[in-house]
Amino acid sequence: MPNKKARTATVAGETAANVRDAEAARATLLAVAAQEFATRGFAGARLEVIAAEAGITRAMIYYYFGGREGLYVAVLEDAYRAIWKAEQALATQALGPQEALRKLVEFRVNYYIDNPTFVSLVSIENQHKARHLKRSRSVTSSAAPSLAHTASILAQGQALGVFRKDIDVVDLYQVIVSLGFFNASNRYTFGAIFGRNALDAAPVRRFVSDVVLRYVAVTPTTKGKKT
Amino acid sequence: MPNKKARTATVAGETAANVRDAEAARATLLAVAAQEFATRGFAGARLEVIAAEAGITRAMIYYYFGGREGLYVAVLEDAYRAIWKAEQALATQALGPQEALRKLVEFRVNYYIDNPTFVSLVSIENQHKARHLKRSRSVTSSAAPSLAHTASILAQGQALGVFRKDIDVVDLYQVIVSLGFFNASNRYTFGAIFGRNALDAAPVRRFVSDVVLRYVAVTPTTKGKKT
DNA sequence: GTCTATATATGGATAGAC
DNA sequence: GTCTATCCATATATAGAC
Repeated sequence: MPNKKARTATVAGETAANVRDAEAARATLLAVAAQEFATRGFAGARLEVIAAEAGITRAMIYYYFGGREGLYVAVLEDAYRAIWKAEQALATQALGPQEALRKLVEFRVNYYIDNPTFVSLVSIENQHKARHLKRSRSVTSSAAPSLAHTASILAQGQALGVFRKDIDVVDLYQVIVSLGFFNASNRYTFGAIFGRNALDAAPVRRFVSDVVLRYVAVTPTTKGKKT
Repeated sequence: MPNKKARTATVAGETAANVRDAEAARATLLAVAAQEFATRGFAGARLEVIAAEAGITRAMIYYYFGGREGLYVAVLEDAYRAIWKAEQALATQALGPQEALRKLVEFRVNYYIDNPTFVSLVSIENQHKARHLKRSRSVTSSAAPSLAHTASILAQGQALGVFRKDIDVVDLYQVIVSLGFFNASNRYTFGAIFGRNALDAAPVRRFVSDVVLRYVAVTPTTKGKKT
């Protein structure tokens, strides 16, 4: 797949180096495509540009992914895989429920700020009513561990009597994602209107954690207080 | 401006009917354009389609708005004007701070659900880093009353001792908008992954109000409890 | 498997008639 | 002020050479 190496390797005959090359080339193509789709949208992305920056020709995109749509779906799947994989690293830490929840919130706030391409791809996919995402078994089936992570923190806090019992885990998940995602996704319009810099992460982490911890707390936490 | 009425009226000679016609035609064009831009994006919108649905020709868009960009900016300005105007209707009600805040939250949750065109336009504008919005004095200068509304509720609650003193009004504003906006803007991907229907507004209004009221409360409110 | 070349389509912007 | 007609640029998708 990469530049001009005339190989005749069949699937059965692939060497380790071949596989590495093919995977690296695929990764490069996906990274370039993610960037281009995120910047110009699904229809606006130029296959020409993607191919050129990945060091291949347009025809290869058709050959490997069948065209624009196949490439775009692969990019989306990759993007979700990445955030969930990053989140799973948090799950191994042994912390009390409040601290675990705070870490989770901070992870989300940071991830969206640090990965504008992911944020744009998700926004774009919503403009297409998640038409492509719905067709991807890979994405819709692999969200479970992410939700389970939040659920386990919630359950732990409830068992210890520090979190309310009447919290729905999907509500909580939505609250965390909403606050984190919006801060990054709408930073330009919100910033233009209210003169805020969403990339200044520390104050955002602070008030978002505050909101979430107070939402679940049985009694008001004093952790988030500024005074 | 509307269909095939050969008029020779100058600006000075405009009759009331002329003005009404011109305004109605402009409103039609803006409504059609808003829909098309929201659906297909800034670059993806076809001027051809907009013109046809508004009952005019492409050339007229150039004549009146100078082209795609001028039309798009007018659409954006109109969209913000509309939400702020709708919000101002709330400001006249005489309520206690908790009830006023709840009404404000519910208004926002409902508005984003009921106005998907607005939500899409804002999302699209963020994908363009608010390039057009920044140039529009009309929008950036008219946000003040909206923020003032939230500020006055906050101040009232603080004066009565029911809201915390250490709440930043822009933080509060951002929390409300984040929760409401995301619910509508990301309903497709979130719904596809977690099987939620964001358009079922009642439960969303409930937990979002709960989150916001607990955020500002000096003591935990029991209003939001389900048990 | 990868490239070059091309057939084909689309739509933006504007000139000019009325 | 409004329409018709046209020029022109851009990109997709694929056929065919190597």
